[in-house]
Order: sequence, then structure tokens, then C-alpha cells
Amino acid sequence: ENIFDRSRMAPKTPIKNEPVDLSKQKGCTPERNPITPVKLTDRPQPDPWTPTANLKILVSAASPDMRDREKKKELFRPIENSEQSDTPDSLQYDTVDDSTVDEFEKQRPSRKQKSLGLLCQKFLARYPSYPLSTEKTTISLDEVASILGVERRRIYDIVNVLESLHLVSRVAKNQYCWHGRHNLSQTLKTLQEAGELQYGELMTFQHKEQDLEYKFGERKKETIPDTQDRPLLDFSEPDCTSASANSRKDKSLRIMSQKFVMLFLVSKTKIVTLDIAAKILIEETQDTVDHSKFKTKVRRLYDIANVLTSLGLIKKVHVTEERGRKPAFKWIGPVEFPGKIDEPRGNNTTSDPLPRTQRGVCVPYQTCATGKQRFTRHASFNGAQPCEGTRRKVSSEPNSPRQERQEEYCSKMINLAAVCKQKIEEDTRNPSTTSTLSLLPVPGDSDFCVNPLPQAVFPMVQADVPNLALLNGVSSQTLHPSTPAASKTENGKPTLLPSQPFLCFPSSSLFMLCGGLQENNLRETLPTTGEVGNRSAEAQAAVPPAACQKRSSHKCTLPSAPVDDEEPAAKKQTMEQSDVPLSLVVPKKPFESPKAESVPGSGCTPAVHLEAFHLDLTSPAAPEAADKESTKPLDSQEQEKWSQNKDPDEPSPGKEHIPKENANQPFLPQYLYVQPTAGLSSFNFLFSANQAPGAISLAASQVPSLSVPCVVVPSAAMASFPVVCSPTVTGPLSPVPDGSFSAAASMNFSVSSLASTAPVFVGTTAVVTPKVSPMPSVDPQQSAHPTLHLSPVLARSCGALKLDSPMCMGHPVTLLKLQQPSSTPLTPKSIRPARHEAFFKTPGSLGGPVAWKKNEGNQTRNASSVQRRLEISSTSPD
DNA sequence: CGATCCCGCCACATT
DNA sequence: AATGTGGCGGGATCG
Repeated sequence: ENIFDRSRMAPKTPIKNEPVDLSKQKGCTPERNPITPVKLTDRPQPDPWTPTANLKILVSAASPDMRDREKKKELFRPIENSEQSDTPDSLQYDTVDDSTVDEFEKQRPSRKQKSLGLLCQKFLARYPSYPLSTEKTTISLDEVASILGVERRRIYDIVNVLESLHLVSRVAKNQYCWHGRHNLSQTLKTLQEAGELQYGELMTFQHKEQDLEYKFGERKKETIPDTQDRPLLDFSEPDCTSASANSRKDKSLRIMSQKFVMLFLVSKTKIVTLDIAAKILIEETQDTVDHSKFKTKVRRLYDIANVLTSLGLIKKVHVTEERGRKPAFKWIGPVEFPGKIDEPRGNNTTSDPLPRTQRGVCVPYQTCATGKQRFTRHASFNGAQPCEGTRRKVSSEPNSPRQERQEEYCSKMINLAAVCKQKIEEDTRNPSTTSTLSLLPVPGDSDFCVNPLPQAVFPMVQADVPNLALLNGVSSQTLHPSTPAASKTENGKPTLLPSQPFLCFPSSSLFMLCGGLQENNLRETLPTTGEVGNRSAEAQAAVPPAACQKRSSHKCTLPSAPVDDEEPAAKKQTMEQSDVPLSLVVPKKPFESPKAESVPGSGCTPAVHLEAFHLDLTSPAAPEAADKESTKPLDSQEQEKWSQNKDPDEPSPGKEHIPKENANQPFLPQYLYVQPTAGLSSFNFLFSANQAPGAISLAASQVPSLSVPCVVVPSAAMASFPVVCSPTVTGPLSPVPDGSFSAAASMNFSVSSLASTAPVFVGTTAVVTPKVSPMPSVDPQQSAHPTLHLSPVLARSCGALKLDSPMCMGHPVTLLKLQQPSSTPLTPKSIRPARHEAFFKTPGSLGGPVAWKKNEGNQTRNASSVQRRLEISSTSPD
């Protein structure tokens, strides 16, 4: 260090100054090999700087241009000081240039100047926030390290955090691929969902700690054995990553980072104090945290916080609680993704639709019960964790296709649904909580169902809510077709609008249609049928707690999937038949085309939210009911509410009506998932079974709008796809006409058409196979291949959505079941009724189950439908 | 003096 | 065995 003196002058400084290029990376360079450059730089000597400096020089020589840029950037904005406040996003913008840079000299490199936050800013400045999708930027760690004048170790700290948010993905040794913020919103959304599942409850700050603990204790871990932590989300990275990714322990830094972000997203206040976060993140052990351990955790959190701050996602604040002033961070990033909104580029925040990239998140694991699952990853993965949890996901491989993403989306959606449910439930339960946030760490519990969370709050953001509300309305409408297609698609983005019926998901390719928004209708109509809701309720009643899971499953399950078992399938079916309106969600995203993406993206989210909304509504209403929640019991209350709500809301035009009419029965939402067939590639559609086909239809025109590839194809086209209809559906479908659609018309899938053509399934459950996939976890990789569906293999992958794939194939569809992530793949058979629980589960396990627990009975509508779809019974195995 | 967190040792993973 | 990764925590600096 001594040396530093000089060094600072020269070398280090230079660093700043000289940033040197790097340009290289920018392109994607294929060329680059993974090879690491030699560490030449390294250190052999005491003078660190020197070596580095040399490197830099070399580099710079190589690309002078870049270096200029760099310089500018280099500069950092004063983060530290101000933290930038502001815009988070903005930070990155490169623009900077200026002076600051040069200054470095001014001082010696004080500690601050060497801070991770600043370093991160410099790092970020090198890459565009929203890179063109086409180009892939490769980041060489050595290069960057030399350019920035720091040791590689520091770069790892940055990259690991960025990777947790999917801003980059590891491609190979020493190489990372820069993705930019296109998927950030998706990632955040996923994290939020996961976070909700995991930390379902919220606690107030106050409680927080203690509460948390309590909770933990309470929580059951059962299934989830322990840990929980880690798995959380992972994302998969389809693209770039290589397998290698996981390794080592599990990169706690990444996991910690994700969890940390989740806490913010789940927190109502959006403020998380370090100590709380540390406590929550210390998973394992029970509470007793060693002091040292705690201390270490906090240290790491600072590292993470520095990076997040540089990203403009959080800023440091202090909260003064009773105890005094404590350091904390406030989330200043986007909050609701659901909506999506944004587009690409635009802001940072939002998501973007890009299809391609997407990578999203998937959650890997989880779930399953015990942690075993490791399977996914190769052996490597973990050994470590034996325990429980584990869930890690492994990453996938490097190239996963985009398809996977789709799957992911699907899974996400599912997850979302689950989350919503949970929330609802929770809400019901505890309305009171104060809370601000509750972050409880739940370990993965799987059980959600079982446990009710003590408090629940909606994690969702407020903001979301509103949207949701809209959505609800929408949803109902949605179904109808009236507008649907058009609106949605196109806009996609706009999505949120109530009017729109559809939601787009940017990323994903799938569309979900939910049936029956209207519960009322349903109810009315068919109370008997019971639909799911009823059933569920019934079931619940019958079953009791334990049942919960089941319940959920039931609900979840699609019609097709008979899984349920418990309940009378018949009923369900009946219900199903009825049709319902669907709502749809859809989205898409998938496409690659960027444009499309954006739009869709927004849509998508919303959809999810919708459900959530509904849920919310419900929940409040009947907290108690919550348990059953889904169940009908609520119906009475809730339904009323709902109905009320809806009605009022709905007033909307006819749309609803339509659905109702058509639907006849309540809806049940079944969904059909369509996988994209090859041709279609990207899209997947989910239709609710119930709904009338007509409703679903998409407007052809719209499709295009989407841009995507995905579009819906006309029936003819459709033929190619496999569409699945829920069994129940059938009936209704035929009728098609609901009318709905009008606009959309073009596409309609009418059922009939579908039927004729193709692959669609309608009908019975039998047909459908349960494929189940477990979850959301979806692996990207697998997803890619649809084909498998059934094969266990797939299952293994995560199950996640895989289902789809099957669909794609032509197969008849299947359904999706989700199962857990557990390793086992589900076989179709697995379907067994045994318990379905998880369906959704999603991501990881997050505890997904939770969501289910509630199910939506209440809500029925969308949510339920969705859920159902997801539902799938899980297989026994897991 | 507590909050931050740089720095780099060193273990484990991957080559 | 070499090298890549990244956990971890001592202890320096900041405020």
C-alpha cells in the first residue's frame, strides 16, 4: 500500500483516468474465449498498481475509443455522496463525462473513491442500460478489472449482484454477458412474487425481527425443510449462463442479493433496515445469530447495497425507530411491475419486453419437498446443501432458448397467481396487521397452504392494486371479447387499461385466458357445479387444514387435470363446461422482437395483478374465510362482494355480460395452454377452459401487433398448435359465439375451429394429460423442448412449465400441472390426486404453495382459473 | 465510537 | 496443479 502513494498517482489514478477501453467487450464477441486473460496483471509484485496499470495500458492501446468513453464514465457520479439520488436509472447513463473524472487526482484515493459503489457505477457506465437486443455484450472480468483498476475480486462482487438481477449472466469463465435492464422489471416482478411467497407476511418493522423469528418458528417447515433461502429465485439464465454458474456454494451473494431485493419489494414501506435484512437473511440458523455471523451478513449487505445503489434501485436512508437511528435502505426503483409498463427502454424500471432476453426468472427450485431436488443441477450443485433446500437452480445452460423463457413466464404467471392468492388469504387473515412489511422469511415453506400466515398483507404494492382493480374489471371484460383482442394486443402495453381485456406479458409467450371472470355469474349459474370454488370450499371444509393443500390443488388444477381427485371431478367439469368468460391475460412476450415486447410486457403483468386484485378484494371481505378462501364459503360473502364489485365495475358494457352469458356457468377458469408449436414458436396460449372460445379469440390483427411471432394464428393456423381445452370447456366452446369477441374476431379460436383442427384438446380430462410440470421453475432449458412433455425428463427439469411443451407438440395438451420443482419429474401420472398441492408452486418453491392455499376460491374468477390451470396436481412425488 | 466497507487471505470449484 | 470464484472477516476510514 505504501506504494500506493505513487501508485495513486500513477496507476490508480490512472485508472480512473484512464479507463481504457474495454470496448472490446462491447460487441459480443464471440471471439473471446473464455480464456482468461492472463492475470498478468496480477500481482506479482507488490505494486499492485503497476501490473494493473500495464494491463490497462495494453487494453487501452487496443481500443482507444473506448477508453475515452470510459473516462468519462469513469467518473462516477458522486454517488456516494448523494447517492445519487435520484434516478436510479439515470445513473447509468453514460453521459457523464465531465470533469469529474479528471479530478481524481485531487485526492488520493480516499477510501471512498475506491468504494464498491463507485466502482459499480463505473462498471455500469460502460454498458448501455438497454442494449440492443441484437448485440450481445460480453464482459471480460479481467478486462474490466484492469480497466477499472481494481482487483478481480471486486468485480465479482459487482457482477454477482448484477447477475442476481439478471443484468448480466455468466457465460463462461471470466466472461459475462451484459443484458442491461431490459429484463429488470421482469426480474423484479419475479422477485416480488417470490418474495411474497417467501416472506409472506409482512411485518411491521417493529415486529419484524421478533416476529420474524416467531414466524419462523411457527412456520412450518415441513416440507420445506430448511432452508429456504437459497433457492429463491434464481433465475435462470437461459442464455448465457453456462452451466457453470452455480457451483460453489451457492453463491450466497447472489442469493442474498435477491432476497434483499425481495424484502424491498415485499415491504410496504419499501424501506428495509440492514439489521432486519441481515436477520432475515441469516437463514439458517435459528435465530441465534452469532454476533459474528450477523456482522458478516451486514457486511455483505453493504456490498450488495452499494451495487443496488449504483443501479439506482435503492438509496440509503436512516430510520429512526425506537431504538434509535438505524441504517436502512429505501427502494427507489420501480415498484410495480405488473403493469408493466414500461417498455423497454424507457425507463429503467420497467420491464421490458423483450423477448429474448428474458431470461428471466425462473425459479428453480423449490419446492419440493425436501430439498432434494437438486437434481437439477448436476451433481454439482450442491452438494452442499443437502439439506433442504436447496433448491437451487441451476442454471441452465448457456444457450437456452428463448422458449424457456416462455416457460418461465408461465411459471411466473403461475406464481403470481399463487402469490395473489396468498396475499388474499393473508389479508383475510390478518387484516390488521400493521404492518408494514412483513418480511418474514419464510423458508420455503411449502406449505403455505397449511399455514396461514398470520398476517398477511399484501405485499403487493399498492400501486399495483389499483391496477389490479382495473384489471378486475377488465378481466371480466376481458373475457369478452369484445375488445379484447384488439386492445390488448396491441397495446399491450397499455394493457392496464381496464378496458383491455388482455394482458400481455412481455416476456412470456404465453397467454392465459381465464375464464369466468365473473364469479357471480358463475355462482349463480352454477352454483351447483360447484366449480372449483365450490368444490374447493367443500373440499376444504371437509378436509381441513391439511386439506389446504389439496384444496389448493384442486383449485389449481385444471380441469383437465383431473387431478384433483378429491373433489368430484365431475363437478368441476361441469362447471367447467360452463364456460366462462375468460380473461386473458396474455401476453406475450416472447417475441423476440423487441417492439412487441414492450407492449406485451406490460400487459402481462397486469394480468397477474388482476388476479391479485381480485384476491384482495376478497380477502378483505372475508378474512376468516381465508382459509377456505377459495372456497366457496366465501362465496357468499365474498362473492357478494365480488359480484358487487364487479358489477359495479363491470358495468361495463356488455362484455361481461357476454361472458356470462356464454359462460353460463361460472367460470372456471381453466386454462389452456397452448404451447407454441414450433411454428408458433413463441406463443403459448392459455385459455381458460371454460371460456368460450370465442371469447378468447384474439384478434388476428392484434396479433401482429404484438409483434411477435407469437401471434395468434387463425384457426387454421391454429391447427398447428395444440391447443388444449379443458374438458369442460368443450361444451361451451362450441358455442363459441359468445360473442365476444368481436374485434378480435379475427382470430378467434373458436372452439370449433380449433377443434377441428387440431391439436386442440378439448375436453376431457382424460385427454389431457397431466403433465404437469412442476413449476414454474421452469427451466429454461427444457422448456425449450417442448416435446418432451411428458417425459419425465422434463419433469425433472423443473417442471416448470414444461407443460407446455407438451402442448406444443401436438400433443394434446396437457395441462399443466405444476408440480413442484422437485426433482422428480412429474410424470403424468403423477398426477395423481394425491395431493396436489403445489401446483403452482412455482418458483421456487417459494413456498409457493402458499399461494395456493388459499386459492382463490373466492375469487374465483381469475385467479382461480389461473390457479387451476396451474394446478395440476402435483404429483405425489414431490 | 459506531457505521461502512476495503482488502485480500484462503477455501472450494473448475480447468 | 493451476486458476477461477467467492466467502469471510480484520481492521482502516468515515462521519
